[in-house]
Amino acid sequence: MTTATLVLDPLDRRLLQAVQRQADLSHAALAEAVGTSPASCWRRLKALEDAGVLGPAVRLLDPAALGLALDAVCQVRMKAHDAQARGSFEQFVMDRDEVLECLSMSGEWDYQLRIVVRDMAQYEHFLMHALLRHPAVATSASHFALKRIKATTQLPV
Amino acid sequence: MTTATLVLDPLDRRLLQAVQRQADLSHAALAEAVGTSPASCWRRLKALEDAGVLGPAVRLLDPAALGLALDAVCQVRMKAHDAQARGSFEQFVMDRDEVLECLSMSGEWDYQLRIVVRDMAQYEHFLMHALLRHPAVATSASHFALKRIKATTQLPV
DNA sequence: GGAATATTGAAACACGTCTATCAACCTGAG
DNA sequence: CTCAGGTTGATAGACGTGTTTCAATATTCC
Repeated sequence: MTTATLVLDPLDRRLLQAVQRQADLSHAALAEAVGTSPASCWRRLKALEDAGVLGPAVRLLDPAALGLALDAVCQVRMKAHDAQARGSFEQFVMDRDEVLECLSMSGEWDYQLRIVVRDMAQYEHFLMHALLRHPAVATSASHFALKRIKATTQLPV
Repeated sequence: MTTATLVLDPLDRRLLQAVQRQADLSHAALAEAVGTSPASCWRRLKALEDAGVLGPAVRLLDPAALGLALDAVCQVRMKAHDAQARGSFEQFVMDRDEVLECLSMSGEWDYQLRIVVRDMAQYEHFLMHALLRHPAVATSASHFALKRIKATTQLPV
């Protein structure tokens, strides 16, 4: 698992920025946007794909338009930290669609989740009937977002 | 600002799930995936787009492949909470590419940021030379992700 | 400097795509 | 039942797309 440190042209960077912003451009449109020819553009994207830099193209949805109004951060402390408890909890997290992110954390909490649901009733249901019922979970603390200031998928490249 | 509660077919839901997973399918491929005709598929997507449900199609990158190894959560408390201080801080957050997410929070912290950088040196630089120098910021607390368990952009629809 | 290598832009083509139209069908209201 | 209103799948054609090949140019290394 050695990444040969992967050199990125300024042009590669512009390409990556462009596809991170808008993935449905044609090679011709991309080429014009970053200042090169469609052929070269295609070759570079293929190389980046082969290098494993490019992940899937996904369509983002507007949570507000779907009525998903509640954005919460939930910190979790585990009862035990053995491999089985962790594995079981992480599988739980993978299976629940309300959990968009889960980080295993340093510090006083074991995990930090970001959860998106319709309203507080749905959050309460998730918390009481799913999360806190998980056998590996000891306690949790919830914090609610008043406003989503920024939410981008664009990595700094 | 009334959303007419927007009814979603089971078929609409399958469509939304599909495009959230893979945005670069043709209408024909999508139609087959969700079990309908390309024409109907196109009409429904257009309707969803007009309803404002569909956001941009974006390409996800692999942070590890790019050497972006550090994922941090940073909580921020402000000196003041007037509109000008908040606006200035939120603009700062929008401008910094390392900050992928920023939520305005309830509770003891004013903001919670998720930050992605190359390494600890770069994080220290961001913290000391950017964030903590911002005139509206009083204090901050950083927590580091040991591991990214889950990170999806798929909303529960 | 000069040779070998890598990278570029332009052109070409086969293919699949988007979008519109149309008749058939289902669904409810009266 | 009957008749609109809305939704469906099939069809068709114009268009744009991805991908390859080729010569020319830039870059690297001795």
